[in-house]
Amino acid sequence: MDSGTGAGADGPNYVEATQKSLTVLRYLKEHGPATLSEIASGTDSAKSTVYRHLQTLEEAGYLVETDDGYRIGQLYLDYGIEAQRSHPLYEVGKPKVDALAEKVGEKVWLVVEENGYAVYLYLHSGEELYRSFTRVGYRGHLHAFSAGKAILAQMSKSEVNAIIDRRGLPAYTDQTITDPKTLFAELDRIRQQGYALHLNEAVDGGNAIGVPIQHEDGSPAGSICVAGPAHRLNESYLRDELSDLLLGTKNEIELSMRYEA
Amino acid sequence: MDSGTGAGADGPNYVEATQKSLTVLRYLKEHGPATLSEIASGTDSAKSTVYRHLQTLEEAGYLVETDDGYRIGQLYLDYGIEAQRSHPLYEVGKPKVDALAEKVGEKVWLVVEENGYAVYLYLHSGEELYRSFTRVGYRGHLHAFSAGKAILAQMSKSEVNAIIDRRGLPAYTDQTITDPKTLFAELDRIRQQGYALHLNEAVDGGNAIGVPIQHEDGSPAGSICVAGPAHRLNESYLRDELSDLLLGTKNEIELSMRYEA
DNA sequence: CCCCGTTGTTCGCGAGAGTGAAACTTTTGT
DNA sequence: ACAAAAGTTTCACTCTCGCGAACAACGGGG
Repeated sequence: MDSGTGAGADGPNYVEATQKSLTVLRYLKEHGPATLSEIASGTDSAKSTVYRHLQTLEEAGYLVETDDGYRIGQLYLDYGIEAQRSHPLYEVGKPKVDALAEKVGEKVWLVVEENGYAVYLYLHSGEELYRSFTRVGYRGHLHAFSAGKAILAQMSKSEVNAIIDRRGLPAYTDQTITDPKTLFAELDRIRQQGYALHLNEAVDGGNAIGVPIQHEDGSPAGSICVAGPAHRLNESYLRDELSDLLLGTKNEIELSMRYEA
Repeated sequence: MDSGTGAGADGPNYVEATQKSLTVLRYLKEHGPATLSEIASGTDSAKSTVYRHLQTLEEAGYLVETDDGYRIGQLYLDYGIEAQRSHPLYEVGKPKVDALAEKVGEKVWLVVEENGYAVYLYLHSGEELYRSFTRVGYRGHLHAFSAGKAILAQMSKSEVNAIIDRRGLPAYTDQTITDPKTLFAELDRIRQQGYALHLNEAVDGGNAIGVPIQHEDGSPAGSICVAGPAHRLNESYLRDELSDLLLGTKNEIELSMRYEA
């Protein structure tokens, strides 16, 4: 799912020992529980080296040793929920997202940009059961989903280019935009109509609509997004009905950001 | 809230650079957004040192630079939700906890032990609004709450002593057991009656009841816990009504663990 | 019951990475 | 426009980190 840069950037401005520890943690997150030997061969490091990293990380709570090897620790959940709750958009956006989800009865997402990725910060499920492949905390490329494109549309061309350089434009499905020129045209369209659509691009065949949330100066704060199965969220329903509701919620959130802070 | 060991254990088996990175991250989690200079003075390190750690951690997604300084990144949420969902008890315990919460209309928790702490893995809120100071991902000492005591009660004396040595017995309120002897007597009582009570010990003046969940071999897998305001969850209601319901759920979960794995 | 293959832990050494002080640059506030 | 503070880069020294090898602890099979 990642571009596969491996261990991370090097140079004199990075701490390699830390990078090695984080590589171990990422290996465990992606592969599930693993033994010392597995991790050592999976990360191309000496057993003794991995051993010391594991000791350090366990002592700090970042991982746990169980019957079937080492696993990611619930300390991440502690830090993660803290990060979620203390995000500037969360407190302001959550009640509005909840209200919108109750009204439309579909999944509504609150999405922000971080490290060049779209991060799904919060979800209200609404009534309908709809199994999306996304979940809270999910990180994906900005260009591949409506919520991310809504965020990109608020950025300057150079900012978008910086993100393309950093994260690339990988294809999630055969509908994904993988060409910068096409992407910029799409972002123009989004700016004009005020919302981003996502039709059959997702791996699960669902549709979605995303609307940007902006700071007072026009810089992107995030986006809200309604997602669901294509048969219920067809294009005309998205364009004619949902877009107005989302734009209303967008305005409410932007007002709250200004006067409740 | 922590015993305050600071940076972590040292010795030849630990990676100090990693510990320094994790110290920076913990500082940010506990103090909220902070600038380079603040972090440097707050962690007793040179600015240039902290600088390189921050670069490394940001590049890896563990933190983000914003207007008001560096903050914990939502990558923690990604890893944390993953850790939660993939925990052995989560998949099995969640549906049963949900069912119990619907029935009793109170908050029901799923709690596990990790690194010598009680970790609140999952919550179903039930109907009633009750603002507990706990939240998903919270880590606290095992001896200070009913859920944790229910877990301790399933451990051998030496295991309990090991945890006392590691984490101590700090007082959360004036009702907290801070003496090993008293604690072991309490654990005996819990083993006899099958559940742990928590009356007015918590900082928020709430009551709670915790019931252990055990593996087939008797070792502790975690516990379930109902918590709420003391006026609704008085002692006789906990003992006479809730305890049976909880013990029923406990059995369901233990059965699922055996035959659905 | 012992042997052997594997996994986990300890040891010792050399390279080079991490550290902090200080110089330098940029930003902020007045 | 200036001063003060924050952030970034440079540099030399030291000690950590990483590796390989040796050692110990299992565990399964003959």
